[in-house]
Amino acid sequence: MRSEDLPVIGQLPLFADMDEEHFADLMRAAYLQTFPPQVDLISEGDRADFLYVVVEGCVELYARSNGREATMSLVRPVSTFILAAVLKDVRYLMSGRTTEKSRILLIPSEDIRRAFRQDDAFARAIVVELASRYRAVVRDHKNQKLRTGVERLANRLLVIERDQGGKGRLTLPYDKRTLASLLGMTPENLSRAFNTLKPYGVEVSGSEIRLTKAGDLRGLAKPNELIDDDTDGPVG
Amino acid sequence: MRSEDLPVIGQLPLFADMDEEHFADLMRAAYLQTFPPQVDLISEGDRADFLYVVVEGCVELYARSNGREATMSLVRPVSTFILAAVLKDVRYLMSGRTTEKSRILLIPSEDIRRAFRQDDAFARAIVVELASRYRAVVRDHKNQKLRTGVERLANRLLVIERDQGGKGRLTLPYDKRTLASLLGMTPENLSRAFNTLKPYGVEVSGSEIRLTKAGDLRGLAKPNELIDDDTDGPVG
DNA sequence: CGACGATTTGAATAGGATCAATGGGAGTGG
DNA sequence: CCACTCCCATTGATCCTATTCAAATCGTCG
Repeated sequence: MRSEDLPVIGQLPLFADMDEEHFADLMRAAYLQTFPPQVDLISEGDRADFLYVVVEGCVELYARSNGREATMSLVRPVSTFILAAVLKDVRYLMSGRTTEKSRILLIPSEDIRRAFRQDDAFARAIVVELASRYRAVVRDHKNQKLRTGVERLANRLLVIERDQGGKGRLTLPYDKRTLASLLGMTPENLSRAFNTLKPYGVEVSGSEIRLTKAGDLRGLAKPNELIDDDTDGPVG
Repeated sequence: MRSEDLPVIGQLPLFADMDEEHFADLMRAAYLQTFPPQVDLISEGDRADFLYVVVEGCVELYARSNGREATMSLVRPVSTFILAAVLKDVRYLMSGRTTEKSRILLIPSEDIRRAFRQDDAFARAIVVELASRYRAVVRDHKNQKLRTGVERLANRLLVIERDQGGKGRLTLPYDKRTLASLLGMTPENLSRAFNTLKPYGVEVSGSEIRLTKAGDLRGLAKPNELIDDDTDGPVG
């Protein structure tokens, strides 16, 4: 673990209030590694040996059953994954792989659990992190069950555009294959969804997209802050 | 709050290790109420005023967007719901209503948050509860995305049969309308799914069901402990 | 240039949803 | 005890969304 990364990690809400000694213990036991794209990090059914933190890059969580496979979510910096399995000391429910070159922090689960027992501030920070993950999954679930593929794409485009400055154009932060699985559809379907959105002013060239009729698009998308807004800010 | 209920509540894992004084404070502020079926308890978007505990009966969590509505999960005794929103002091992401006559404990969220700050054992118990809820949602999500409606029904029947003693017969613990939404399908579709399962030895009469070819049914269902098994028991 | 992977397009199919209508069982009132 | 009613469950027909399989196209990189 390179020492220059320590401050970044230590500022994460999950660790920020920890006793320094306990944090140092955790970091001594941890590994920070860089992985190429498409590397399998964990596999569902394995026991939870490590807690993972995505420091840079992107990890896709997915699951299999029968012959089928489904993307569950994409994890972007800075965020943990499979925290629940680590705390309960049970098997992973999901598999995870990098979608791009990524820097990942691995912390042995036994150390996490010890810190959880010893450090009250850490235990409380874990609650906040878990609650956030939980709500993110619920949002995903709502997005998936209450919207069609076209609507999911429209809303996603609006969110990305807003994040990139609201200038009516945006650059997709992942390839279309990954975007498709994030949206819970096949690449073919994504392609068709883009065509469907053309009359709503969505102009695609590669990963550059312009939204020339944001109003129309918003009319179709019907954004909903209880699905799209990740902020969980104070009640307004 | 009737005193005879106190011991039951106090034995819940969530409260069992709390300081007695803190627990007493919580219970003084709480209400235990009985609701008829189909009563709306919470509505998505409302701020989280109470933590709810289903003591008896059943609560359906659902969500709306556009004109659509989707059941997110059914909560059965004894379990909390919307704990994450209460802890983060943000708006509910889901609405909830009773599906049958139910006894529900309501605890003001501010009291929950105070106990969370003051009582370390409670804070840790909350982590376990949250982690369990989280994994339950992930399981639901997998069930939904990796299986067809017929497969979901087949697996559910096998689980219920096992819970009721594995004697090749079972009694549905809810009406078919509720079962349908639990399985993420319409009542019409559930009806057809039962027909599809007839060749696999599923004999339905009302809410009494016999499984005469459990092997065949299991072959179709392909049960998966990472989806169907709620135990989260020790690894191994 | 040539090859390879990613994306797009097309055609056929499956899984569900929706709308409409019918059947059936439990409870109510006569 | 029987008719009536209401609600749930079932059945049928049709529509829509999305998946699958196949093939063409595009783009990039060696």
